[in-house]
Amino acid sequence: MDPQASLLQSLNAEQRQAVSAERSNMLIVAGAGTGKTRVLVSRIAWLLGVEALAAREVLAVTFTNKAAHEMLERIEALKLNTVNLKGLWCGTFHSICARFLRSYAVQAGLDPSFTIMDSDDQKRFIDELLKAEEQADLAVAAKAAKLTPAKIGAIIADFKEQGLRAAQAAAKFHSRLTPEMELTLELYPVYEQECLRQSKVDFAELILRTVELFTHNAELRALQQRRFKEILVDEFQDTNHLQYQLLSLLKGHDSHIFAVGDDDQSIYGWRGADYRNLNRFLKDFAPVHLFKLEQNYRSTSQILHAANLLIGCNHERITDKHLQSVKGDGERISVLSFNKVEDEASGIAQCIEKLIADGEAPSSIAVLYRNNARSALIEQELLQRSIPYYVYGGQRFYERKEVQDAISYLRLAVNPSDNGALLRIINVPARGFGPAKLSTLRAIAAERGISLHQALCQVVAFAKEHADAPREIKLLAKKSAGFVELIAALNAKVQVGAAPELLLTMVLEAGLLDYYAQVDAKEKKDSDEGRCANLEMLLLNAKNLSAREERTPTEDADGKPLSKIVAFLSNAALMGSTELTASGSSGDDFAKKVRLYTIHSAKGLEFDTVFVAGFERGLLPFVPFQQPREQAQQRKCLEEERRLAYVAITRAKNHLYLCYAAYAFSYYSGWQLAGPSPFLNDIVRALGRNERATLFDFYAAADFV
DNA sequence: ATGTTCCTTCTTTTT
DNA sequence: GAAGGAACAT
Repeated sequence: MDPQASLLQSLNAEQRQAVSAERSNMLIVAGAGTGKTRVLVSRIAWLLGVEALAAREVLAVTFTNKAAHEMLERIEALKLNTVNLKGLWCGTFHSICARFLRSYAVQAGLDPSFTIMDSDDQKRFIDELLKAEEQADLAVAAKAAKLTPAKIGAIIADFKEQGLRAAQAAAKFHSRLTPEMELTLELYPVYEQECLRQSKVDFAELILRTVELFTHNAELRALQQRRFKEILVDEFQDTNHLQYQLLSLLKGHDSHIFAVGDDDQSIYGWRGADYRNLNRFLKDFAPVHLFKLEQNYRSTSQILHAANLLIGCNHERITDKHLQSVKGDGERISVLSFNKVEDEASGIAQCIEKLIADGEAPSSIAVLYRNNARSALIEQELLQRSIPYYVYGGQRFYERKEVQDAISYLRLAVNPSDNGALLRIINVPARGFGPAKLSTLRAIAAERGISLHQALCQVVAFAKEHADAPREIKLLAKKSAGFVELIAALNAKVQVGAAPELLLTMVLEAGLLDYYAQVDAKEKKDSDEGRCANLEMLLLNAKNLSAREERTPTEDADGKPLSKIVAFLSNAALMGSTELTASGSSGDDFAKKVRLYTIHSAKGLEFDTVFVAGFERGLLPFVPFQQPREQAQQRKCLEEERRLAYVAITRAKNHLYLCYAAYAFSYYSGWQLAGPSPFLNDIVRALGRNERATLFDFYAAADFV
């Protein structure tokens, strides 16, 4: 069969049109479960196979690493044997921008070995800034205003995502600055300056700096515009202004954007995402060919009907869709009411136990919840019944202390001016380098205007040459000599392009593993659960990534391969997820595990059976405590929460359970009356009277278990 | 320099 | 109720 026909044969008419459309700007409005990813993947295959584009002329942007991985895997699985996939760029906005900035660091005004800060690093970084003497007043004021480093970081990220540097933010908001913004603005310039000094880049900066680079550097902009003939964007409704701007910059005269999205699934408004970008796109990039996918392959008609009724209550929808299920009615939706949240957890676990006993595959069962806290009780109940489970994003693997420590060594080796990395590990394992020595070191660094690492090196060198050095200096040198040597040895390996697993091994053997073995012993963790196990996992992960790089090396924008260690560190910072590259999720255990996800992180996934835990008043929609909002904003939030509920419901293929507790407990306000989510009422109200009994089965806990 | 105990502070979602 | 911080003891 010719490639053209084989690509199209498994698609329906509307999908086929989108995949085989002639090249132009396109917007695919793809409702939940309509085969959005399939269309994206097939379109890429079409571009490569039929339109004969080279892989390097295609750019695919996704919203999560998970989605990027899946897309690459599915393209590979199509076995386009005539096509070489090397050079195809597929990744998140952040990872793609990181690549641009590595290639054009100099033009972007960055150190090419910059390190990427995740939100946690950013928090520490700000904390550190506030400790400096010059910032003492600000630190006091911030504390008085209950403005934490985390909040400052969030506000800065907010500014950056609106494309605003410190001066611009001050100018734009001058009349409507909240006290928090005002304080943040005082620190923002210092923050920017210190990031540059330490060669650190936060998440938002990755995108902002790339946008600035291509805005001001016409030559580089033209180069990219010529390179990427087709730019495909997944989850377009989740783009923010800055990302939209980036796309505008990357699109050239002869290239096109293929955007896929669904305004009804926009759930990242709180992060600056604006689904109205769908409309903007239609205007700004006209002429745009509009396609709609309305055949839902995923859910039974009952489930889809409920979802449609719910989303129908939103007034600010911008596309009208009529999703139709290709499946039959299926079972009714079960609404499970429990007395307390604990009962809900055990009820869900019992129900899952029964399903598995009846032969359902554990991996086709998912429990979804609004906030991570809700997973703890359910985990406990599953554990009690020895039902294996997999929590996505509980404690993120790369955020674990021991993992971050190990990575900090590598970061320091690559970028010695990374003070945050140094502070993290200077005394891990314990070297007798406590707060007192640290403040001496800080003073030396500040006085000479150098990084902490440089200061440390100078101290060690000085003590070596001057036997009569002050006692304080000698002591400092003595305690840190080993550390300085280790970093130097690592750095030497980095220079010759050593593999990350080699560097990690050096770090572990230099004492980190022993140290954490002791910690494990003290915490009485068995070898399976402990921190050492995580470090081994990290090592394994590094090996896997290396092997992968061997097969398909990551290239920078000029087509030069990226150093493995840099690729590894970028990956570590950008992969907030527990998804341990491919390895952690592809083991055969994985197939036997029930899935636990927040609703946000379950977007794009589907499961045979879905339990929505906490489909509850106060939680969904989430009612923030004590935060008066303007009415317009409040409605906006409500509609986003409704979309969130819609996303949760539309994850289910065949069986849907909506669960709630009558009472919720918080240590803050005690027992609170909860009860069913108003969204349940939305659906019920919208139903015809004779439909009510056919769509739902209502169970009180007692009947049910 | 490290270990202990008491105190305060918390609520959402993530690259 | 847990986690992180500050004050205090070893």
